Amino acid sequence: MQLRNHVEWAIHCCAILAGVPEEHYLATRDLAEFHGVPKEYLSKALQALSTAGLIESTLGPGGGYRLSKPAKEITFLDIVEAVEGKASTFVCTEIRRNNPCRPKGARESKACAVARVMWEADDAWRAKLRSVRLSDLIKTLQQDVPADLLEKTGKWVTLRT
Amino acid sequence: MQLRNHVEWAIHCCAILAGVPEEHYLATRDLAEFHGVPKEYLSKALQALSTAGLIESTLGPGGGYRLSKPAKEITFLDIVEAVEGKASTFVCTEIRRNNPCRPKGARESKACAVARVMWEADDAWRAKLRSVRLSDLIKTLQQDVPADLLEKTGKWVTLRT
DNA sequence: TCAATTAAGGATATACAATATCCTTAATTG
DNA sequence: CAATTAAGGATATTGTATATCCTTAATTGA
Ligand code: SF4
Ligand code: SF4
Repeated sequence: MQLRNHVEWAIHCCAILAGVPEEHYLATRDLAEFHGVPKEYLSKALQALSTAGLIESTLGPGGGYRLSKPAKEITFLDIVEAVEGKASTFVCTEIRRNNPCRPKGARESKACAVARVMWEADDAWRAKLRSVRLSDLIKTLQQDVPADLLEKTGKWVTLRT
Repeated sequence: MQLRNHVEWAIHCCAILAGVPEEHYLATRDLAEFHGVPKEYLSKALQALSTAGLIESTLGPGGGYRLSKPAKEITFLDIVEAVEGKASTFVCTEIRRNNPCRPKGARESKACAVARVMWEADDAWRAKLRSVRLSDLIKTLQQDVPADLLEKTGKWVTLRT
């Protein structure tokens, strides 16, 4: 079980978009070039973020994307669920219903014990993702990434907005 | 992103095997019939559990599988990792290396901030799975499942060991 | 010893999802 | 009006999950 690489792309794109000046936009072309990924395919991930209301777009020259709310109000979970969906990683196919000893047509009183545990684990994963905000990532990057690279990157982005 | 159904099958099979009398075995055929899943395919999941050392097998008539240690010493994580592998759900493809502002060939001092967050979430998921033992599941089932069905099922299993 | 049984595991087929590209449409800009 | 851009439909390609089949070797009981 592996997350799609859209997740990595989407998080990076949000991090870059967080550095776009107010009232400006950054185009898919530039995000794709920056990350070295295919523009048309990255576009699908950006559309998902847009549909989820995390980023917003405008058309025409100078158009592109920007965050639609402050980085503090966007969590990792928002981004992950935008591109991976909200469905649980564990899907119960109710194989317990096949138990040959069970009277046919019997209703289950509640979700199976197995599924409950798996769903709790899924919740723990989401809770962790929900606890980290895009603004936290930006802070970490400002500590981790060398100052000169950070500055150059900022300029690269500004040049294209 | 979805877990394979081998996970559900494997957990159920372990739960059934926990009810197999000492020194007895239950064959793949019976486990497949009980759960209503294809025998040959279920066999792959059981082989994974066997390779992981959670269950053990013997050949010949009366052969099959049994737990290779007490249910108290088997966690959900053991089972999930046996069939899904231990690799993280998030794979970092290091797209940060493509940053056009970055000097080529530069070494990264540490794992990217994005990957660290995603890995922590993955760890939270695994920690939850590690905290639940097969013996806990058995206890829950004994409360959830009606007594008569539990008894019938126990007999069904015993008959075939 | 022999025939039946069983797990292990290789080979292969099928179905579906992830990845990737292409193209059309409509909105926006200058 | 011409250029630019996101949205999104259509489709191709690749890879993984699902599923089946078959061979081998170990074990059992007759
Ligand atoms: S145990 Fe839970 S998950 Fe597995 S089949 Fe029964 S109900 Fe579905
Ligand atoms: S952010 Fe982390 S995960 Fe994403 S590319 Fe950079 S290193 Fe890889």
